[in-house]
Amino acid sequence: MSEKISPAVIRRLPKYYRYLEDLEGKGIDKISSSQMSLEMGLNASQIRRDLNCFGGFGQQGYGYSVRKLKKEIARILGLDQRYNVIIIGAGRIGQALMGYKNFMLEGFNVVDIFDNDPAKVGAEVLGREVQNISTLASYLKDKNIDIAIICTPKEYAQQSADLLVSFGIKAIWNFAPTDVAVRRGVAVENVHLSDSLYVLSYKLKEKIKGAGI
Amino acid sequence: MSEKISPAVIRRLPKYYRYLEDLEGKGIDKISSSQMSLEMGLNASQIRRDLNCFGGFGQQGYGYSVRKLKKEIARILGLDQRYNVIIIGAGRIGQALMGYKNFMLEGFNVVDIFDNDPAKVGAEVLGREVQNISTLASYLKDKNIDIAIICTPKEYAQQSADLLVSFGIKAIWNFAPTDVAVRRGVAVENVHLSDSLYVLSYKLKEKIKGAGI
DNA sequence: TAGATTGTTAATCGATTAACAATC
DNA sequence: TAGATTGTTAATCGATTAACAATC
Repeated sequence: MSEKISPAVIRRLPKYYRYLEDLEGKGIDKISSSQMSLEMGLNASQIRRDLNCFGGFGQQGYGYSVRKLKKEIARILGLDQRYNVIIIGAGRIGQALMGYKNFMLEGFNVVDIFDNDPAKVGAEVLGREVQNISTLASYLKDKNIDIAIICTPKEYAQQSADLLVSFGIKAIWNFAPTDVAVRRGVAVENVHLSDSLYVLSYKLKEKIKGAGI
Repeated sequence: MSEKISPAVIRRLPKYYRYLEDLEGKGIDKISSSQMSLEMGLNASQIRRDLNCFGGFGQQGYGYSVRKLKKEIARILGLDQRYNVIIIGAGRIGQALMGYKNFMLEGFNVVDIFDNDPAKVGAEVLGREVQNISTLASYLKDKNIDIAIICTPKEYAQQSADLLVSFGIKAIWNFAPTDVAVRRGVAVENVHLSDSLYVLSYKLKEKIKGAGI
């Protein structure tokens, strides 16, 4: 349905979702945009506008039902489904993500981890045997995998992506410190850790400079 | 300097930096905004505008010197310095970051890792003994630490941040799946992994929907 | 000089915020 | 009903893109 939601709004949805989860955890079942504004540090107008992108489920004079709102956002983000996930690259990051319980809880089920390094293939990572990347084609034919996480060194990132896409993967979560190009119709989301660290470094410099004045 | 650089520009700088590193690796020493535009998928006007924020070091009729440009961006991001880093939380993510070689290479030197879990304190992580969080105050008085990485469960994130800030830490890289509040004068950069995964989930849904039409 | 490419101004686009009428 | 709060339109702000004059 509907009006084409802007990327800026989409990026805020997880934040709303986290906040609503917290409220639910505290047993709060009603919330107003002004209260959200206070606690989340967003403008109340913006919040109302954001939440209205998917058809108003607030109630004038009352506010929003926490339960309803959270459920709705989950639906929009696709969190009402379960996803099977594989990890490409059994290095530190790959292994850490393999064991990241939160994802499991949220419906992202990491089923297998792959590597091309003979030293790693066959080893156990959290009770799962590292698979040989060369078996990926037949593996993906058999199993129903929704999302692949690329945790390879940057040199292998693009070829991993190409491989995955050629075998029908439609969503890539890329942790390699480089961008990967894919054809339209494939979703990519980058987590460029060092980019984020660089921005922190910049901010730190600015803070220090600011303090000096 | 200067004119107050916009956040949107800052977020693009690491991407320029990565691209210029690649060029340098290939031995290319001259680049034009139109070529960058082609290869990076950004608008050429935007690139020229971005790079001009810090005082033009392009050359009309010629382009930009890769070496000079990269060096300049590094300086702006603060990558011409070295930083001492500690990690709070010796779980999977903390341990993975501890071993992330790239950071070291870029001047971010992870010196110690802390935890509050007696089962973890004293254990070895990559040749470093996990420190007790209760020793943090005296530790920070002795050592010169620039950046702290929060890798705790979300319940501990805010109190960790409070602790760090009260002991003088000026930059926090937050991996906990929650926002932390700090006073002005402290830089925070969030890596909300699940937020990113949720956005991927959304994009995937959109792609599938798009394909259906 | 002629050709190329930057630096910069002006135009466009999109996102945020303010204001208020609709309505529970 | 009166008070509160949403939904929505209008105003503002910021970011992107186009265009072109400056200049190497």
